[in-house]
Amino acid sequence: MPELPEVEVVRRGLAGWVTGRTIAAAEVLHPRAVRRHVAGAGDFAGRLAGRTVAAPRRRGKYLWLPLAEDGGPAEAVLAHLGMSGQLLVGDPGREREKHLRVRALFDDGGHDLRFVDQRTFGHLMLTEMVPDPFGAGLVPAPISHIAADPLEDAFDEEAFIGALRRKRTGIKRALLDQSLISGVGNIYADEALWRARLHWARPSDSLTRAEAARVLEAAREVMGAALAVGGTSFDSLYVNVNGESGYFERSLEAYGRRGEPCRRCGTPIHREEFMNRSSYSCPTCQKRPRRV
DNA sequence: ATACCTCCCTGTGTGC
DNA sequence: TGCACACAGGGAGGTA
Repeated sequence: MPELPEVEVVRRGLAGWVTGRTIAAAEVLHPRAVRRHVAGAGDFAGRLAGRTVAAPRRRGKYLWLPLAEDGGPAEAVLAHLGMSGQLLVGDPGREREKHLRVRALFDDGGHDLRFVDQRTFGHLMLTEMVPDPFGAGLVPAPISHIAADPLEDAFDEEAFIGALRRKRTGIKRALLDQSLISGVGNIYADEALWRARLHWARPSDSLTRAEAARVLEAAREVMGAALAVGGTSFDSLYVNVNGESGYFERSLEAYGRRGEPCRRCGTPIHREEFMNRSSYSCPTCQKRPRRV
């Protein structure tokens, strides 16, 4: 499942293939893939034709391709991969993937760009850019409300720690709240909490400053480590732009390890249901708080 | 306002 | 063998 490291791997992969190239035509094969583009699939495809793509950018789990100025307002193609979205580049003549949703052809006749998405939680849209509330130039309007992610310069560590400790919720819910910190999903939330030795239900307003800083640092470290090896391909639905899996699954300490021994203390890892999904933790290293 | 719940999707794996 | 169902989960949108 693509979270920050996986999306960053895709961004880097795309950069070498699409930057500076001009889209000749775009084709929407499944309208759900552009459901958030309110003007519709025809408008989306039509307005992409003839536009030149600048270097891909990312914030949290969102990726966007800025489009070169065409006299109108600054625009970008915004992408969210959801659970199973893939952005792939390759020979335009190759076979169509079963879950191909959107395809862009370039005017040089070279590699095309495809959006493939089995579970259709991902989406693409063409959107205007607005000034970044965190001062990093322009960002796509629909994501101007999300926080910076912990791997970008615009991330304000002190502001995050303060907001986290003021919030009245559980630490994991806070880590997954994209308006507080972006880019962290279920896998890296569990991994960061394991590293910081904190239980997911720990009230965020009970965290000491040191604990809050510790879980943030853990999130940074684990996402950085995952990025360095191409991300986590837990269920093989995440691949880079060339269709290759990442290698971080073997380094996961908590996520998906139900019943397997904690590599710190040997206690079997617990799986609990939380927010209609799974939370994995070590019952010895990560003590459940008394009040929940 | 904040906190938290439901719903949208489809392929895979498991149990009967 | 085939069917039913649990499971994976980000974020929009709703309720209290």
